[in-house]
Amino acid sequence: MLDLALVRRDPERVRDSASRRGLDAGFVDRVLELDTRLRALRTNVETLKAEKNALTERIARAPNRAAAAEALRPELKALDERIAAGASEIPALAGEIEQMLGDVPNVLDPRVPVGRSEEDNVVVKQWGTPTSLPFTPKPHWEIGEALGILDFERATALSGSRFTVLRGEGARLSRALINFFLDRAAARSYLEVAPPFLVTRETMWSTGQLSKFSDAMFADASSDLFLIPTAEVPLTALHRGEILSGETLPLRYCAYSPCFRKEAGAAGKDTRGLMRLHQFEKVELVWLTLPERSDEALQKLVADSEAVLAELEIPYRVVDLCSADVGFNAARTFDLETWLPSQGRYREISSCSNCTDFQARRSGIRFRRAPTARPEFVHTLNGSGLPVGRTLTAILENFQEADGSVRVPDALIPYAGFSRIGAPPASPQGNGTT
RNA sequence: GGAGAGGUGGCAGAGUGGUCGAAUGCACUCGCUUGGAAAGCGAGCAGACCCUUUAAAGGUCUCGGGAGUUCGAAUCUCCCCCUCUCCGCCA
Repeated sequence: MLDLALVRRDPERVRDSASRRGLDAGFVDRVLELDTRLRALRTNVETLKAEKNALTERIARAPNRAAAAEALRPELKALDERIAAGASEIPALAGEIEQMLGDVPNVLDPRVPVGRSEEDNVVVKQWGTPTSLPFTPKPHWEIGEALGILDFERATALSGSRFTVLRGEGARLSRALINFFLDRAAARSYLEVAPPFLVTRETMWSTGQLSKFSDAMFADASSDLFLIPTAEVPLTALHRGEILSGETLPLRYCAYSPCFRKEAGAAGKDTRGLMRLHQFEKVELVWLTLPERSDEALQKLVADSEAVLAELEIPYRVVDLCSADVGFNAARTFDLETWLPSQGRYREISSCSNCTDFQARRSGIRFRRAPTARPEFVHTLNGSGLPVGRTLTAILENFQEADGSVRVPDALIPYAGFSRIGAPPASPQGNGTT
């Protein structure tokens, strides 16, 4: 949520950010107008209330309270009427402002490149060279199905489209990746958390997942609980409503979780394979920082995410998302994209965002610089470190060999317990089922 | 799911209609004291919003949430949420 004070203080900045995102900035004037009216109303009502409170106190101090109450009754009644009249409009006005403000995305960092689509994202770094294979690379779903480790057909029978079943080494590799990711995060001083995968509407709202633009969530209507679309939600909201002491910052959390997304707006996109499913698994990284440290934290977060990919020897690049592509909560986002040989291009695997005080304001996560200082909002950041399915995709595609087998990256072998999926037929030891 | 108890400031814990945003203790901040510390002493110490150049002063609201009774509600009434104990069920 935007700071209303910011809209008042620097409307131009808010307008500019909205139009860079390709949104109509008309809400700024509307909010300012409503706000002016609201404050005038409130001041008026509060003055009347102060008058009433003074009279009430006079009754309390009177030697004969009943008589005093009786004497002041007409005056009090008149005040009550004026208060009620003035107050009647307040909830609607406040609600309208709240709603408008709640639907406005975060103010972009001035450094975010201006653009109209993901085409305008700026590549800031490339690691490794795109894998070139001496044969025609197969897409990961073909590799996985041929190896018997991915089963889309049975998944569809169980749950419909956009699900998969992992089998054998596929399932084990998935489990290995989760442990690998968590261990690497822990080594970089993230505290591992095992959060709930279902959260309340308030929690979902507090991290900015429930705006009017979002219908991406699976939910249980009878209990009003939502399946998390990412562990960012419970991790960021972990300290909701708290006032932290400044010296505990930064707080760094990581969590494994399944993620559930309707992918309603993605019809026709990535309909095959693991890239876009209704359910996937991920290890998420979250920071709560001092405001002046969040920029630096974003760099570290990206580096933490990168380190895992590099250790897995997967060629990737880092892109600075342009104004049209930065999400609702974020002021600035860097995506990591891995090379997919079958598509001959880089595809998103991780998104690392600085949400500044946007989520913190919605969630009421504050801190004090000193024990007697005023509370301020923290800055929150989140990034994938990493998703299992897309990492598996990158491994299958980049490490595929001509015989259809797939090498396991060295770093993962201790976790997986095997070094290759689908041993070459020439090797008599390999029985393919491990 | 059933029965009972309870939700008050960072924590503990008073407060059952009036000058209570709330005693007291602990914690915390500042000062005094001390060679230094502890103890002791003094002062301060919830949040949001409004007003305000800053500060100060002031105003409104908040004692789980919402609605109500009353001139006046932490205190009374109703609804909801949550926690704890016992029973039932269960991985």
